[in-house]
Amino acid sequence: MPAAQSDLLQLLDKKQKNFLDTQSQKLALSTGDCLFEKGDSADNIYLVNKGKVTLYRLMPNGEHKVFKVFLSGGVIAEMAVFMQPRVYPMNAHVDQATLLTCYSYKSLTELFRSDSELAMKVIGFMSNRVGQLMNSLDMLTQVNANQRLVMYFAEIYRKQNQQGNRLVLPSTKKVLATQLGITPETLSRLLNKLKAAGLIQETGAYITVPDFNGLCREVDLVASIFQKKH
Amino acid sequence: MPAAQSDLLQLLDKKQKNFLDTQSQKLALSTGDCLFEKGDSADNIYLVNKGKVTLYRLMPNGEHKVFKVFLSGGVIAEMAVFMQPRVYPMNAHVDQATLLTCYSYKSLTELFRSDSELAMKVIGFMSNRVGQLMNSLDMLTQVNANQRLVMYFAEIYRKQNQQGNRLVLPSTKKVLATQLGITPETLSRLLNKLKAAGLIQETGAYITVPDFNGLCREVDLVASIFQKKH
DNA sequence: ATCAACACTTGATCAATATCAAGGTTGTTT
DNA sequence: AAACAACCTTGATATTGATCAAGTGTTGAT
Repeated sequence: MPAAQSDLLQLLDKKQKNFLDTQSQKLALSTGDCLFEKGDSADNIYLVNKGKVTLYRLMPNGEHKVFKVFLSGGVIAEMAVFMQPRVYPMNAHVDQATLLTCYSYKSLTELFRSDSELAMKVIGFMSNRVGQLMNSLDMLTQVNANQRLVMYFAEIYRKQNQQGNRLVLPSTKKVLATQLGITPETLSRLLNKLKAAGLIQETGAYITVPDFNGLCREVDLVASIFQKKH
Repeated sequence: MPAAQSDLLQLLDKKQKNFLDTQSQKLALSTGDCLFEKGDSADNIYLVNKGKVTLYRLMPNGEHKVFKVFLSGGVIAEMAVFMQPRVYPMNAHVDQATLLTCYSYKSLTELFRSDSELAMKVIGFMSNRVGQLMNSLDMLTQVNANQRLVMYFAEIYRKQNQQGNRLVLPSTKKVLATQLGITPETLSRLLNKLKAAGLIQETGAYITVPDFNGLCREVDLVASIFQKKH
């Protein structure tokens, strides 16, 4: 299958990428550093070369709600730099020693302005992103936690396409829970149900899924079976 | 305050708008007609001149889940025409005699390609839309039905800025409920609570809100007061 | 080595909302 | 007018997931 454009930088051809690289800067951060805060002027897009960056919102009660975790290859703030007002809408901090490439807003717009074909691609890319978000929106309202968990499994399984029906959770379960919009307790219980039903096995951060289709088919059944009350 | 760009067509200047209009077509539909279905090739953006268009998804169980209702002035499918594949992601049908202006994908891209300044504006517009959607996403997970209802009130109150603290529900309560992601029963009960608390009055489709700030402040209080149990 | 912090689990209970069932109201068709 | 269909409401109950509380590793720092 043709690699879907999963980030802005993949829209560029070789020459354009080179141009950007000449204008780019490297940035090294260490554990705990803050990359940017909500409200900061959004002057750069960041490509993660190595390490891990967490994008999150600060909730009124002071909690961090993780929006997304970027690992090597991830592109951060690809939308924020084009928003008006041009500020980051969330906070980003790094959890490990991390190496980033910074591409400036200026160099990007220069590129887009000079090449209308590219600009059209960007417009398409953003429309797609809107479509995805509308789907997510749908999911969060129409789909229960169990289903969301399985969909999450499917997603990262696709990404880290290893042999064996195994996948590895890229973050702690606490973080995973907030990404799924549930509490760690609920996540723990959901995993228990799936394990009890024999649909997955768990060893630390490793999850084995003997039969993905079966899993998808039976999620809801499992949920209901385990609570026969009256 | 400067009118926020709430739709794609507002990014155009006079000349560009005129150009588009020369390429446009009018379309008249009557109650019950289907404007497009999910999967149809997305060849047009539609401006509603008069009437009412409902955008919805067909759920696996056959139910309609209303995504949005467009009234006069609304712009439909402003994202879909730029997506890849270029198909409408939902269904649209009209509930009343409706008059539309159709702007073709072709004429829009022609315009964008010829004016890189406009293309940049479009990119900004779409980024903003992404930001809004991310906020909605947040809301739906962080905010309860009561709060969503009040936010909905605030939104349509702003839109139909009449004198008097009155607003009119633009659709049946059933449709409103699906837009809020709740059942009609729950909506009915929420309205009861707000009425009982004296925060709103209801007469048919008319809602009166004596004190909007008060309403916003007290939503959650109301919710909790009314269920003192033990 | 010990203590503190953190991740994870488990159980009990609670709150929000859905679901099911039954009426009432209204508007439309025959 | 009678019959019907939608919409809306109300009550009883069920389900989902959150919250609170307690306990078990595990890790990391003094």
